[in-house]
Amino acid sequence: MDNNTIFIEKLRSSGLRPTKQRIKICKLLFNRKKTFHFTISDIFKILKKQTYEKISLATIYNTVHSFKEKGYLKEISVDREKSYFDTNTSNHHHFLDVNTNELIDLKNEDVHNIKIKKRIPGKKINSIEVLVKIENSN
Amino acid sequence: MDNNTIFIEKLRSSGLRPTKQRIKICKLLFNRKKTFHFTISDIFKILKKQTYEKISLATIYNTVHSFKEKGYLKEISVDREKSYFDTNTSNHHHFLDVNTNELIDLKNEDVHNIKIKKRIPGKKINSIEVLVKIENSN
DNA sequence: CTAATAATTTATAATGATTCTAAAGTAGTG
DNA sequence: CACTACTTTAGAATCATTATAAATTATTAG
Ligand SMILES: [Mn+2]
Ligand SMILES: [Mn+2]
Ligand SMILES: [Zn+2]
Ligand SMILES: [Zn+2]
Repeated sequence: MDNNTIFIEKLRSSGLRPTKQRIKICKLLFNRKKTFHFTISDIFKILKKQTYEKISLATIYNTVHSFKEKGYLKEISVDREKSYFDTNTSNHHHFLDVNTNELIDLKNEDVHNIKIKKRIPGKKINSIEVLVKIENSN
Repeated sequence: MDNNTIFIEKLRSSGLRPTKQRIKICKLLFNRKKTFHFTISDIFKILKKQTYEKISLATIYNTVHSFKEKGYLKEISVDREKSYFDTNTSNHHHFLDVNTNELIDLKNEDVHNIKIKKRIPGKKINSIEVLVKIENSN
């Protein structure tokens, strides 16, 4: 209820009309304490279960992409066959569980002291991303 | 000439028949001093220029994938829309030049001391990959 | 060497994720 | 309410990759 107002404001202030589809997607993505890592198909499936009214796949693509453009989501490339989006838009690192294909955030404090010694002339460093692949340990 | 013999041996010892297509692709990929980072479409274009006899796209897919399975190539996921392969199959890090989309190897010495403090119970670390995005610095 | 067999290559079709299209619906404005 | 611009939608188009199945080639046995 009150959340809706916040999302409506957020959308309006980004130049996006607060449609019911966008608000529903906002709730799904941003009403969370923890970072949410998801694929388009995750969202589609979740929304299909909460049947009220179906949101078309095209709208989910459109919405997720416009949220990304507005800076509310970040796209993560860890696997060719899955495009992940991330509600944590800061520069941060990840565990990737290769058994479950799940992404887990690493806080910056969790990753010690990355120093890149090499430099390429005429180029500057834009970002540093660490991906730690993990698997069942038994 | 002599290289051919080496590739023929390598292929045979992996249970792959040394066809002329595979040998030609071996030469293109592995007759190099430096690591080669490439896409399927790079290979297809290069081979098309060296016209002798055309190699079909399906064969390039088949060959690159079997070389990957045999451990002669590694696939790198840095960008959804491009699948890179890497002739350096060791665990190593990369610069990604966002202006040219080029991958550049970082030696392990080039990346200082990565320590991951967090652990996930029941999981062990499989690999750690650092991707350093760089761009023109003017 | 030749014939038989199994692997490989190839053109082409199928697939599937994403993007495009254009018509119908909706939100904002006055 | 009436107008306009934006949005949603179903379905089509696209494009990289994978599958298919017929023709070719490499290997093996004789
Ligand atoms: Mn994969
Ligand atoms: Mn990209
Ligand atoms: Zn994250
Ligand atoms: Zn490399």
